[in-house]
Amino acid sequence: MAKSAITIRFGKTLREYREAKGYSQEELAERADLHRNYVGSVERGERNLALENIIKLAKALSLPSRDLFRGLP
Amino acid sequence: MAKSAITIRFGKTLREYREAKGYSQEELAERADLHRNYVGSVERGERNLALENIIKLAKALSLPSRDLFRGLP
DNA sequence: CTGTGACTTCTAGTCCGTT
DNA sequence: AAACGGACTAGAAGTCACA
Repeated sequence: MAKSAITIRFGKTLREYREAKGYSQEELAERADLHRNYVGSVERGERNLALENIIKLAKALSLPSRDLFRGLP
Repeated sequence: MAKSAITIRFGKTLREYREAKGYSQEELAERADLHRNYVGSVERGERNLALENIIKLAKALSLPSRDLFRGLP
């Protein structure tokens, strides 16, 4: 578990956008071609996820990836 | 070597910002507390780097991390 | 539908050296 | 100063059963 202020902040932002779009974790995971549990653990700030998956998630939410960095240094 | 359109685009942006600040790869690496060779391979688009290191690099360049996502989906 | 612990596989990331 | 190779260790990726 790689929790940190940064992964937690990122996870919260991701969750906000997902809920704003009305997706379940499962739906988002499917759209991003990632595993349901993986998306869940990202939202909980437990994963220090890498660039490609950040882009996948942004695409799945129809967002520019920059938007997921709101609130981060 | 994990080259992809995304890692290449990210690497180019990073290089542009680094050069604009007048840092060498070595200086940037030191400021970001990362290895010199690692920063080089990121700039060449060979690394699918993770969130924490994206933030470290942004901080080292005195940039908001969002700026490193210019040109990415 | 989501959270959690545990697990295996794969790669991120470090460090030596040379070009 | 930067690119590149080999070898290594830490940690990300991805999946499962069950709560």
